[in-house]
Amino acid sequence: HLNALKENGLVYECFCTEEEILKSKEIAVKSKRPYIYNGRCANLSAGEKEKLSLSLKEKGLYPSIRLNIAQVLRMDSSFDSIEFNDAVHGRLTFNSKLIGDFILKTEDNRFAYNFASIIDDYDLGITHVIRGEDHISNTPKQILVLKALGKEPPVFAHISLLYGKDGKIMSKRDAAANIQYYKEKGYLPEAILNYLAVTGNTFTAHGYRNGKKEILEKEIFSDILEMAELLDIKKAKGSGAIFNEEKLRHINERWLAGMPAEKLIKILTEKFQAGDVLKKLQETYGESLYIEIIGFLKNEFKTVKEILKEIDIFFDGVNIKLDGIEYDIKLKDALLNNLRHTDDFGENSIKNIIKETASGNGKTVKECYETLRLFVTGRLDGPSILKIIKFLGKDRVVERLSV
RNA sequence: GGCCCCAUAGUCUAGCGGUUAGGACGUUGCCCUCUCACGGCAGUAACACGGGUUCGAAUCCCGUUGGGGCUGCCA
Repeated sequence: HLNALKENGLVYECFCTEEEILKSKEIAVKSKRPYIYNGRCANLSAGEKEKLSLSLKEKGLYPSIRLNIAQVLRMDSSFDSIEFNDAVHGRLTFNSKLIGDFILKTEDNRFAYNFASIIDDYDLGITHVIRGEDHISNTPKQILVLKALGKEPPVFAHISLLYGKDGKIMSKRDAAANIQYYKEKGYLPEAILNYLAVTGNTFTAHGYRNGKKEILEKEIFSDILEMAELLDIKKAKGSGAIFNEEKLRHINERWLAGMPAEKLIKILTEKFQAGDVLKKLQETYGESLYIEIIGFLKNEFKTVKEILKEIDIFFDGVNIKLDGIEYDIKLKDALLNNLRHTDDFGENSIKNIIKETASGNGKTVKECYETLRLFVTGRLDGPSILKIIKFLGKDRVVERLSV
C-alpha cells in the first residue's frame, strides 16, 4: 500500500529532527496560529535527500515517510473536507487543510499507528471500527489514507472513555487500571463486562413497573448473551464516565448470587488457586454438604476474595483468637453444656437451645448469639451463625467452645 | 495556541418542546434480624452560566465557563 502511494507521488521522505518540529510548533503556538507541518521536506532535491539520508544511516535510522496531503487533495476536491458518520456522535466534519502531513513510517522503519491501523483493518475486511473517543481526531487522517488509496472507509463508532477518580483516563497501558487487577481482587469477568457495558451506555428491555408493562432500563444481566442481544451502540453516550468501584461491587454481588455453586467452584479452583482448600472442604463435609456451603457463601459476599477468606472457618482445628475482645466465659460454658446434650444441630434446635440458655442464665438471646459467634468464628459480624453451626456440626462447635 | 468531543444529584444515567425531572450505585432513617450483607419501605441530592427562538425550554440555536482528546515518528 505504501508503494502504491509512492508511485502516485502522495508521500515523501522527511528528514526533520524532533528539535526542529518542536521549535516550529512553539512558534506557531506563540503567534496563536494553528500548527501544521510546513512540508519543507516535500521539496528537497535529490542531492539533498541523498546527503541527509546518509547522515541518518550513520545513526542507524531511516528517513520517515509522510503523507503529502496537498497532493491527496488534488485528487478530488471533495477531500477538502472529511466527513464521516460516527455511530455515536453523528456527523463529524474536519478540514483536511488543518491536518498536516503526518507520519506513515517512522525513523526506525516501522509503520506508524495512523497508517498501520487503518490498513490492517482494511486488509482484514473490517466493516465497523469501534474504539475510544480519543481516536476521533485520528479518524480523518486515516480516512485520508484510505481515500489516497482509492478505498472506502469503514463505519466508525467512538465510545466514551473511562476515567479514574482523579479525572485521568483509565488506560489499558496503565497498570493500576488493568482489568487483571480487578479480577484478582475477586470480581468476576462477567460482572466487570456488565459494569463496563452499562456505564456510558443504556440498555432497555420490556418489564413491569407498578403492574404496568413498559420499557425499562436494564442494568444487571443474567448472562453475557442477553447483554449482547440488548446492546445498541447508538445508545452509547458521547461523554466520559468516572469509574465507580462501589457499583462494580454491587453488580458483582448479583452475578455471584445468580451463579451455580459448581461454577463458583470452578472459578475458585482455576483462577484463585483454591483447589487444595476446596478439596479439603469437600473431604471434610462430603459432596452434598460441600456444595451447600459454597452455595451459602456465594449469597453472603460481594466478591470471590471475600468468600475465599471465609472458607477457613469451616475447617477442623481452627485457632480462634479472642485477644482484646470481651466475652462472658460463664455464658460460653452454659452454651457449651446445653449444646453437648443435643445431637440435633439444625437451625431450629439450636435456636431453642439459645433461648433456653438465655432464660436459664438471666442473659439476653442477643448476648448468647454474640458469645456463640465469637467462639465459633472469632468475629462479631458475618453470615448467619445458625447456618454456620448447622454446617459445622456438633463436634466442631463443641471443640471450639471447649477452649 | 489551533482543531475536535462532551456537559441532568457525589457517581452512572432516563428524558428528545408542556413530566410532581424517572431509575441505579452511594448515603440517611425505619422494617426484617444474633451481627454484617441481602431484601422491603421511606428520605436525601441534579438540569453549569448567560442570551435567543417559543404561549411554553433540561430538551432547539448562539455565546461563556468547565472537563476531556488530538496536535511527533505511542497505540
